[in-house]
Amino acid sequence: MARAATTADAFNAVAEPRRRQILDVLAGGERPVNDIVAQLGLAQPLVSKHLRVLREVGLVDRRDVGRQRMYRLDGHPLKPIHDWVKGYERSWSERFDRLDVVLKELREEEKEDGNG
Amino acid sequence: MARAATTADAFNAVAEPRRRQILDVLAGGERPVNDIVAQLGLAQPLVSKHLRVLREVGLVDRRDVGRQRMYRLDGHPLKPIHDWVKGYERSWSERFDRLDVVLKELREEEKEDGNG
DNA sequence: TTGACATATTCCTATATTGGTATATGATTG
DNA sequence: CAATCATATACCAATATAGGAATATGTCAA
Repeated sequence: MARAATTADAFNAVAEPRRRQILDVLAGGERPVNDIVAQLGLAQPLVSKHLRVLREVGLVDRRDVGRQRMYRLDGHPLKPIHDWVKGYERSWSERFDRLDVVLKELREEEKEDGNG
Repeated sequence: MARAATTADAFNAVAEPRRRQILDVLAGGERPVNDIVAQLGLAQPLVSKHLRVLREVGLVDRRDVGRQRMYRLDGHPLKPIHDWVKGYERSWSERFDRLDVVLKELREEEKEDGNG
């Protein structure tokens, strides 16, 4: 078997840095393809291909305006990524590290209360 | 060019669902390879290969204990994913939708104060 | 209708992948 | 040392990718 398709889900679609850049541009509002091409300095067919992937996973919507194609962000497919990764926050956050310490202290206080 | 290597960064490493499952298991604490094999029901070589990828991006650490290899989670490489995706929270969160409404109302109140 | 503009698609190459099977490496036990 | 357990690696197949170049499609303007 090969690697999962880039269009399999948002995890795979977003693993490509250029596609994240495109979403970052669209976060500023609806944009035609050529705006993205200009902002990222990529070849136009490349941008169109990346947009196709993003569209297939539902991360962007399209709207025709004259001969332009306006793309706009839809972040909903990112939620599963957020939800999954959020569960690991404690493993890098100092805030959570400190929380652990606090919790440990609380547990130890409880123990002392019970025993002494 | 082909797709970026799975070992290129955490984004790519974590795009594979099995690797996320492995991390989920390790979130419960340090585990030897065979525990993961048993929990996920995958072939052992497959698990070893996935662990190698996770180790190359720094998502797991290793420790030898007799003939066992204990793997433990290190979530730090997940932080860039969290940071990036967090910027899009407003695009799916109802909470943020409501916040927008509130902010808009506030702006309008301000306007009225200024004009009236 | 012709030309120009905006975007999408096709064809190509090089590459790396996942999963399977078989085997290698390394540690422990008897 | 031999057998066994735990894990890693090598090899194979099928597959899909990103990017480049050329071209197709579709829309507007004169």
